[in-house]
Amino acid sequence: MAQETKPRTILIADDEPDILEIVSFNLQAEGYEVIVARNGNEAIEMSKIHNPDLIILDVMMPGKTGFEVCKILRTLPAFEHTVIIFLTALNDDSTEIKGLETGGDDYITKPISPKVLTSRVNALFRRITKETGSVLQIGDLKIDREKYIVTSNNEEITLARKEFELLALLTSKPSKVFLRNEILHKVWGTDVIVGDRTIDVHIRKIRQKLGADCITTVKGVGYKFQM
Amino acid sequence: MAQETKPRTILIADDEPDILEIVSFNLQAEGYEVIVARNGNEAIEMSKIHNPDLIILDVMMPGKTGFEVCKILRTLPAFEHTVIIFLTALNDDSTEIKGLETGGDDYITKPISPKVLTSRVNALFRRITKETGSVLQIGDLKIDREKYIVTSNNEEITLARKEFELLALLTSKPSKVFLRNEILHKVWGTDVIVGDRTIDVHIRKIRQKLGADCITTVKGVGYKFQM
DNA sequence: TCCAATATTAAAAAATTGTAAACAACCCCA
DNA sequence: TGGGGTTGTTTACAATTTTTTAATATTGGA
Repeated sequence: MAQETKPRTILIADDEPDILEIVSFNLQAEGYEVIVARNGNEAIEMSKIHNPDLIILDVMMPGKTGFEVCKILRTLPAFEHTVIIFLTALNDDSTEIKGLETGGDDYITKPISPKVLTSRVNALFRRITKETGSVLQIGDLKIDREKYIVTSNNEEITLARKEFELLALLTSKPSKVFLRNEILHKVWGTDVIVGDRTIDVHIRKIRQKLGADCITTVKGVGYKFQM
Repeated sequence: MAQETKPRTILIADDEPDILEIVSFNLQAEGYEVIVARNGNEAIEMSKIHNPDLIILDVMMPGKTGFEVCKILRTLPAFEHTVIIFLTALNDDSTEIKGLETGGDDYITKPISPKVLTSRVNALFRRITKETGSVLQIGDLKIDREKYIVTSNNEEITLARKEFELLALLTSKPSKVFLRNEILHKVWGTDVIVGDRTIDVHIRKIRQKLGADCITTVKGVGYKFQM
């Protein structure tokens, strides 16, 4: 898993201890923080306490079924957007459809392969991050590609398009030296022809706006970004 | 499916005509616009032309496999966020894991139930539009997509269709910058060709009606909505 | 030290957007 | 059927910003 600020928290609810154990083990190995519940009511309780990013619900559980838990959680604003995966031995289409329509994001039938479950969890998180929009953060600098905003110490810095693209490229791999050629290709495109000094001028503008020492010149090679 | 500005477009690529037909039929019945491709290369081609919201790829196809198509598409910025579902007769874990890790959002094994596929498609769309209902509220602005009504401070504002659709698009992800191209595709459609100033004129009208500072221009890129 | 590579600067060139006005297409209604 | 209004689009131009060029100064390493 890509290393972020906080590990994602996953709640898994199932009444079979074996499943709980093997799934927790695999998800933890993947870097997630795992919380377990043994029945429907406990699942709701633990969700409220721990506010997990993803919930895996066995459908057949004592107390409340996974579907019921899902329905209840979805009425609460805090869990309106939480990812929910159903887990079940019931392998028939109509149940699966019901699960997905109840508000589930995925429906996996037992016997489960822990690796597959993990992959599906990863895929769902990948999707969420894409929707949320990823902000690149380096030191006190934030670069939001989707909103086209750069902030330094929470102060917004206005960059023109080429400036933004250039900065986004350099910051995409901090400390990496980008060759002038590489920069030309990725920011200007392969077909555009501009003079050599053009890059310098843009670098200069970024330095003016962000402070001079964030971009280092590597003479004869290119530029790199460093905080 | 709730009737919004434009129906969602789905591309399905498979070399078996039967599958193409049955899946298209069911997805169309659900209100989606469906485009078909018969092999990997055609899938890429059609994707570039039609810019679908979701792509269903058979894994085993002549020309390029679904995995290869996915990999290629994911390198293009336009398809970085597009939802991709794999469809395959290969029912083994390692292939499924590979599919999900290649950048797929879901992996469904044949024989498929059209209803299940539809449910999974719906579930994925539900996930990517985290909109709570047909009424969107941002600040003191309310946008009712079903009734085509916009109110600001409880005063109704009359917008023409295109104006409304444009505003609905921009407000669907507040602060996100929508590229001019993206706006053209989603509001005017892929086949319509209109001049460059058309968007500006509509933006201007919305600004006149809502107040000038709700839509920000990002020069060289596009527009974004902000309260 | 010398020289090629880079920095700086100002000004020219290019690109992008805002605006007003005009026009065609459409709809509604008497 | 024929106004009167609305809507969507285009055109032309002004205003503005961005990007590039070109000319000159400065730098850092062989």
